[in-house]
Amino acid sequence: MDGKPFVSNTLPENAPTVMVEYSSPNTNKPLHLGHIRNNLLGYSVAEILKAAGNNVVKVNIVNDRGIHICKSMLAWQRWGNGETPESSGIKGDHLVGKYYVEFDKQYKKEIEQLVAIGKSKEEAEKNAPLMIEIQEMLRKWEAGDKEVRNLWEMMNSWVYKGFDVTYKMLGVDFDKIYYESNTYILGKDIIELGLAKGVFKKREDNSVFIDLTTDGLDEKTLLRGDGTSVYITQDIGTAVKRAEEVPFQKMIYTVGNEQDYHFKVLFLILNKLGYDWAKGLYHLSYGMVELPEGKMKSREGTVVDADDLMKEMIQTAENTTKELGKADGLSDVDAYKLYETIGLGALKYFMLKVDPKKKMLFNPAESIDFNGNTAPFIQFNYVRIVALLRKAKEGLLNYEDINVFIHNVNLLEKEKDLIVKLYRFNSTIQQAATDYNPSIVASYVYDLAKEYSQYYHDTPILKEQQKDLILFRLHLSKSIGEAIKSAMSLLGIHMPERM
RNA sequence: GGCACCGUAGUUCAAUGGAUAGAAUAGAAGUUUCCUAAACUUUUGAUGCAGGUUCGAUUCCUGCCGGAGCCA
Repeated sequence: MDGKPFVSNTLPENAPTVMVEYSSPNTNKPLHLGHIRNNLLGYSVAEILKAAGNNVVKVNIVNDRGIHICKSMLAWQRWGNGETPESSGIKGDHLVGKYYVEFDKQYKKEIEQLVAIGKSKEEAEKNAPLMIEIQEMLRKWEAGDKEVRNLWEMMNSWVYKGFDVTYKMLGVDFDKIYYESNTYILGKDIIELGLAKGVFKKREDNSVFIDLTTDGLDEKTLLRGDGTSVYITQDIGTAVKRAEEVPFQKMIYTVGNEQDYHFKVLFLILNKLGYDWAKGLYHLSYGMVELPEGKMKSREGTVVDADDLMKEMIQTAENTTKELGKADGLSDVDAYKLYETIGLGALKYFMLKVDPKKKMLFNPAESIDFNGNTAPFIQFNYVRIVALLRKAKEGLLNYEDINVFIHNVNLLEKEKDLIVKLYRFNSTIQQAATDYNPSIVASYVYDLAKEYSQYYHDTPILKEQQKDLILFRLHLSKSIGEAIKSAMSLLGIHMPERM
């Protein structure tokens, strides 16, 4: 089974172009559970949009500059003793993250000392030696200082190597990667344009703003009095640049709902500037992943690391598989591939079955389930179908051409239900695409697999006496297997051939 | 303080304004001489509170309580 008939590979002639931005990591620390949701969601929505007939361009914008990465750099310079990923055996992104944490620790120490000699907390935070130095380093970076730039490039290259490993394991990819070090200067010319158009206004202190009060929002500053840009300035510039590079009908920003306000403002501004593509901007706003004790906090060490979590999932899959004796006879390579398929499948399904808009809870103490409404359950039913078809082939049964044997078959109720469900495949994908919602696909495929599981349990297929019935049931099973594989691939989940 | 969001079985998730609010898990009880039992069957159990709109509200509106968020 290649699972292809259900999703067409060829796009229509004038397929709309949709840009999907997702991932968008910072280069000062490794990816965590929140990024996993973002990546899986963005990837899946992109795949669903493709399946629904769109020309999809996946993009990633890497936040590779600014005060945060300077912190890691300074800490490494001071306390690193030349440590590298190679010398330490630590994955590059984790190594840089380690120094980010180190900076924070030392910085806090300095603040405490200053407070102890009578400074106020604000004063201490502002005047701590490390804070002064870090700002100096950022200035040097912006001025293009050779030494700082070299250090920056070296440490970022470590991070990218690390990210590549994580992305590969997650199974996500991008058509185009943007770097903020290239885009952060963008947008200033658009501000001039907006001023000329009268969309933006200037204050007495020379700062530029837009009045959004008639739209129920506030005044938003776009350029500070000293001419430096704010965060939204570069987002405006980046959007314009992308529209020029890749004319799109839609652009999807996969970003957490904590930035709802930011995107409301951004889209409103771009519309007011009169760009016709601005109507196609959409914020795929997803809820936070929370732990039982609330938000993940790096200073409390409750951050669930992406690499660790994936490793644990694979380990759990291995343990369970071995307990059930299902790894017997597999080569080490095939066995590991199976654990990966099951473990990562469980993780992906767990994240994607929830409506993106809603926040979700992850409890590290209870490992992600492998029974019930889970990927392993769906995979298991797929594998049973594969086994059936394998045996049928060994018995030289030809169930491919349904016209040959369909005539004297009376359908069971369950079979009618299953056929109806199969016919809903395409409309389900369309629905998921218009809603940007992979959980619709997840519900569909679980429902189909569950229904099939009952059918399989209650109905003899190869053991059936009547030959036409055998052939029909094999054909139906094959179609369901294809639908399952197709739907799951839209969630980025692979199917094993046995388990 | 302003803006927007969330509240459904013990727990995690479902339900274009429509029939008896669905699953999973946990709990209880069963099923294997039979195509993979990572399965199947039975069973216990929920819409935060108070109003309103409607023939009909988990869904829409108002207030309250509770939770998390953004802005200043």
